[in-house]
Amino acid sequence: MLAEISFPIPLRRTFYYLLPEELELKAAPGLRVLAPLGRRQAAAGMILRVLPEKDADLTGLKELKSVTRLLDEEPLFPEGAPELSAWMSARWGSPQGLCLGAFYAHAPRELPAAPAAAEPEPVLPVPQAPLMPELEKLREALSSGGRRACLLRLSPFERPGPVYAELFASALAGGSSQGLLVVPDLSFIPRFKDELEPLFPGRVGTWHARLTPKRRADAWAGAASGRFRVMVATRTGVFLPFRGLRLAVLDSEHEEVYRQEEAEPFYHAREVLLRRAEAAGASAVLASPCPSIETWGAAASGKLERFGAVPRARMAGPGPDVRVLDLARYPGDVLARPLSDGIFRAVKAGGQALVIAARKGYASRLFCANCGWMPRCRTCGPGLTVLNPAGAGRSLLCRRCGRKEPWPEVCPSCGGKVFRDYGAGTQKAQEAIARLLPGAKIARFDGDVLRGSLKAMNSELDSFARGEADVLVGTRIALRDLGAPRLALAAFIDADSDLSSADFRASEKAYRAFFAAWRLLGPRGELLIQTRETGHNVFSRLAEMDYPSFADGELAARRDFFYPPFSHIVKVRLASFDAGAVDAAAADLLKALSFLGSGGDQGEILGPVVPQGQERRRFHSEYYMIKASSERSAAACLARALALPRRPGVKYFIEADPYGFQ
DNA sequence: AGCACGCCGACT
DNA sequence: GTCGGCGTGCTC
Repeated sequence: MLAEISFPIPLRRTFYYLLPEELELKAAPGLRVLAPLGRRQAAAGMILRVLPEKDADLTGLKELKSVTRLLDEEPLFPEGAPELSAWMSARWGSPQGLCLGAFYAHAPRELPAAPAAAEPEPVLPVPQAPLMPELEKLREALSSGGRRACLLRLSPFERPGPVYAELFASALAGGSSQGLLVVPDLSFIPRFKDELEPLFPGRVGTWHARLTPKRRADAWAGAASGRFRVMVATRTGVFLPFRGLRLAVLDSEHEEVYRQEEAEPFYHAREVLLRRAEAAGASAVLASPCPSIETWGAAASGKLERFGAVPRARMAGPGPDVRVLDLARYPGDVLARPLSDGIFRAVKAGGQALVIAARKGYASRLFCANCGWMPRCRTCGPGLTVLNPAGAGRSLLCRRCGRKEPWPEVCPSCGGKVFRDYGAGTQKAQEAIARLLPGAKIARFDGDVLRGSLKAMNSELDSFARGEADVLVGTRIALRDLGAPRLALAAFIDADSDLSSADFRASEKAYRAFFAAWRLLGPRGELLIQTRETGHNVFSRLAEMDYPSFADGELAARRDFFYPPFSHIVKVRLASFDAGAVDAAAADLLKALSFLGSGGDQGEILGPVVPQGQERRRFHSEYYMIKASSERSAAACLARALALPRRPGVKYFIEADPYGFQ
């Protein structure tokens, strides 16, 4: 007998190995094995299937090696890692081995031979908290035994933690079943853990990428053995092993951090969670006060049951004053006059202000004040982020590739020595506010703080939550329930960089951000938005702050323009110094996709799109957007694009369901 | 991804 | 004369 084995290496292929007689009966799909691979004498892989020799295509094979030994007796993932990884691979295009690797990368090589004996169940307190009637219905649905897939639209004024605690308590009551709560980033974990802890004393585990090796091993093993009843985790938690998963909850399901597109394997934690819950026979709950339009659409079409809709009247109550400031009337200032006045007044009156910039860092672009020349990254092209413009270490940074460039002392184009920047980041905003309010305490929360030391991050957040800081400057990730005791004003410094982008999700994201700020302010206070696009449709609907009707409108627009969830997108970008080679590669692509539009495979291809400002550059880059009518057609397009014979000198960037647009 | 082979620069 | 840089090629 042979075993077809997948290894966690970036190769789109599997390998056949001979099964020694003593392993023939034990070998089964989903079990890990040790086998020689290339020059490695023992690589860990996973069996995808066991098959007789006659069923395998062994043409051109020089040597058939043997499996050394099995690493598991039982599959780590009873719901079937081979099937889940095959689906992931087809859906987002990463090699199946890497998708499988996401599941068992953290597994210890040797698992305890016999699973640890189940510990006695603590008696769960009977849930007592009164829930809104809609939530009560969801709780009943989850405890009724069947598998459900739901959208939970949380009331904007309800704290999610206690709600999730009730759902887990009901769904996991009695047996030894397990739950998973996935949150956007690690700063959310402690609070949710504290809220679940009373219901499952000592049996709430946490999981995120920055656990120390020992804690990581403990958390992984605790999930696998059932010692932890609930795991609170960041997005990689969707790959944790469970012995009896019963309920998986995705908090803030609209968050884009759930999309992994920087490194392989590519995936979207929301979709993996849904698929995995389905395979495991577990219920899934996607929760958000303002769900993604994809999820909203899934609920509208009946793929998800919808719970927790808040009557519109409840939403239309008194809210903060909303003012849209036309930046065209206040050129050159980071803070337009009405905004700086507002912040000044709010803080002088003892209130706190939350200021949202479009990006982290100092500024997004630097240009020569005389001729407009702009430094660019030598490898990537687009403008460079400004770092420490006043300090000794002033320099420029490419956000895409991380390359640092020196500060230009003299403009190479006109010889000018004066440079200006635009696109205010958090640091520049912080500086402007410090000038406005000398002596005020200003905290900062953005991606850099989140990725920096945990201690520093917590001190920034705490200082605002305790009321010590007067102002918090951040990116959109600061739009969360920070517990600001005296919040009187929220402001967006530059709403345009979102609205003017080519991203079809732009207005959804902008509206959600305004909504989040409005929600944080509560019934009083001021919401100020600086923009040059005062005519944009998100502003016309801002006054009502009615997310359901906004989402219905967006969904209708997505239908009209054939965007997700009504289509599935595959983006193919071709880049080369040789324009002819790009043309040839594009012709290959269009030929490979000519099946679209015939039979059941409907779709359309947009492009070539040449990103703005690149028309005359030496390096040619263009992309095609393929919109397919079904997930199946999209997967076929993706597979054909990936299988394209590669032309020398041309770089291919192939993405399914991209979130990043330029 | 590993891991080894291979062919050019600064060291004992 | 060797150690070692990382380019390139292969993995049942």
